[in-house]
Amino acid sequence: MRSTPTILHLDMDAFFAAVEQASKPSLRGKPVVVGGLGPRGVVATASYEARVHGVHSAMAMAHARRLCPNAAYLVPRFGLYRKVSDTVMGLLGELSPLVEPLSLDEAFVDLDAGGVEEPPLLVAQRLRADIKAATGLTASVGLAASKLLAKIASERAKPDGVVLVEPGTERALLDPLPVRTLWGVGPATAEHLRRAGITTVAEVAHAGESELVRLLGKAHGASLYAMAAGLDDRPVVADREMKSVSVEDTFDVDLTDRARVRTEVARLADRCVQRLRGAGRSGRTVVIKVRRYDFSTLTRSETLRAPTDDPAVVRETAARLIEAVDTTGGVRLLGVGVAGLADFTQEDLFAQTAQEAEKAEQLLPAGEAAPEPVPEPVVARRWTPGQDVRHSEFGAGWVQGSGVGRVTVRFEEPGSVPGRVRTFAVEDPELSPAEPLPLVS
DNA sequence: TCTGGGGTCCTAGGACCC
DNA sequence: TCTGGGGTCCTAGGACCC
Repeated sequence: MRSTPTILHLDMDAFFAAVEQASKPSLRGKPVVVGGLGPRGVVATASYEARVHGVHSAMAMAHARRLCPNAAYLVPRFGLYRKVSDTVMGLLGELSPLVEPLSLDEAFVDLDAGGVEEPPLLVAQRLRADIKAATGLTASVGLAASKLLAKIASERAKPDGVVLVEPGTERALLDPLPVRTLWGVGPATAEHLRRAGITTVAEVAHAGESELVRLLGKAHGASLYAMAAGLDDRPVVADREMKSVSVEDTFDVDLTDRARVRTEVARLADRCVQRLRGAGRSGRTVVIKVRRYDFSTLTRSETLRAPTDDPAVVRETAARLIEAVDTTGGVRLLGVGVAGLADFTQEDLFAQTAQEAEKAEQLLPAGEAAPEPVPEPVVARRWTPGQDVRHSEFGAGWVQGSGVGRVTVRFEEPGSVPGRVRTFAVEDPELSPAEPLPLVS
């Protein structure tokens, strides 16, 4: 472990909700909850104003509505979040070539690798100011000599702050923390440890490595002990390779019709391949996932002889796999993934072509064309809460709510004062979907 | 009105090979 | 025809993270 606090962990504050508040002036200072709005939705992010009422990530949306009925409930706009994230990651890239994103709103930076001469605290404060200027959003930063401590520090810095862990103070910081603070300790491991009488980081360190390995297994036990002992020299790794691609859907109502299950699997396979191809990758292992009515979940997989990015191959493999799964009682979720990713090389292409020819002979009567992509169902034009729109007379706004043939729009934009609300017929031709406006002009 | 969606890593057993 | 030992690949499941 290094002797200076040059690992930086950045965490945007309540990211999705903060982006929504930045783009919708009327929501600033108000509770905002972003997540799935269907009957089985969960909270992705709650603004601090909503957290006061007990709303938090991963909570059932229905529960959140009971706790905080007056919040604005919005559907995520990932395209916009990705744009803002790119801006933030770009600023991190100016500090060092070693930037390791963990998600859209979180990243590690190795300041040592950037040759930054200034004190880390100064760097962090300037970074936060730059992020604020470029995006209008606040971020919290942790600085420490290891990834674990830097992440703990940024958590303590929230919201809108910086915490630097002085070298030499690591033990005093770690010792009293609950085991759940440690990376890799979730509900199951915490319960396991609790039964062994271990609830704090100090107790983990005191238990010793062999005891932890006995309790939790080789890899988990050893890494947990190392972290608790303050031994964390994991490097900041930029450009991690993607290892799998998957898509899944939870249905508002459990699927009971076998034919419907088949068409959904085909649709998911197509979506998965689209993403795979978008990333310029191919893969050898096709995986399907089924969550049943009782939440029991299973996966089935098949490894092909060569990597593929052919929609027909993935669709047929997934179809074969789902045939072997009993779905009586109802299906809550279906998923299709491709793992064992490879870059597409010339060699792979030859192997794949041969395999496809073989498959095609097996599965298709001679002369029959390959199947068409499964079409997405035609959905009536529907307005979703939070969606950006433009009205030919009133300009830019966003959908506040919709129902019984009406849609309510608030007309405001990132730089404006809080706007007024107007209601239209759902089919009003003056109203059209629009692209999100930049948060900072 | 319980429990999303996209990932990573680890374990364990069986097949298969030497 | 008393049974070995190790390595790798594949499959399935589970814990965890954001």
